[in-house]
Amino acid sequence: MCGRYTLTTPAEVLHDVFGFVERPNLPARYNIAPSQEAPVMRQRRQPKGERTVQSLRWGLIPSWAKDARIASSLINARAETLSSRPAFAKALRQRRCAALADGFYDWSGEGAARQPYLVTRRDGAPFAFAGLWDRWIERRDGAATPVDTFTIVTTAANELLRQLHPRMPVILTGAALDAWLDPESNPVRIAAALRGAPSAALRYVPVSKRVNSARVDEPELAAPVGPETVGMDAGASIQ
DNA sequence: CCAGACGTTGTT
DNA sequence: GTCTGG
DNA sequence: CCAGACGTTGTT
DNA sequence: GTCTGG
Repeated sequence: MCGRYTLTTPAEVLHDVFGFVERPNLPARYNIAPSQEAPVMRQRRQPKGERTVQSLRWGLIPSWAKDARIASSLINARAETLSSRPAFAKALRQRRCAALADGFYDWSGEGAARQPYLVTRRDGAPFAFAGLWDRWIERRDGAATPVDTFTIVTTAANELLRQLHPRMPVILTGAALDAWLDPESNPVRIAAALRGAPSAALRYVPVSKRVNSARVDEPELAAPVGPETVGMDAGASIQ
């Protein structure tokens, strides 16, 4: 699945790759955790159809939620059931987004042996997770504040990542990303985008357990550790 | 009809 | 055990 | 995802 | 808001 991820690629590179209109200041992030804000792309309707990037809170709070507590259980959304889940169906039609990323963490094993791994593309290029967003109105002390939140779509893990975990985030690039973000896309094109992720190769390396604490965010988290840092690159593809 | 839920992952 | 915070 | 808290009354 | 259970 996807419960932590990285975004360390310089903002100017992300701007060139994904073509959003802003020139955001994006400090390198090595441990983006649920409940934190992270940069997410959305696309406006025609005629301009501009692609934008803003920081949203990770953990979906549907518009009808009475309070924010549901967010912690809606950090992921299963691709297989999006259209039939009340929390996701309308967002699937009207509020698709994509979270900027260049790596994500998976944990494998039990108890003391539980080990975190960092998954990246072999070519190091950034990518985007398929996501859904919603706007919730927080009412406190008589004030009403809009809060935009997002969730990351997951699917069955590919051959490589099944060694670690049965689920993985949906990674979108190129035409699949364009189709996912296009507000004019019909349900057929949307479904095709989720299946049509490109075959870019991934790799994973074991990393420090310091990543376990969501308060830690430092370059060391992305560095390989331990004796077995080679031989884990099986060349399997995304999805 | 109304009331009440609405989600994911893994089982540490 | 279960929920909240990061 | 993991880590850490988890409660009340009443105020030294 | 929308769906499920009763």
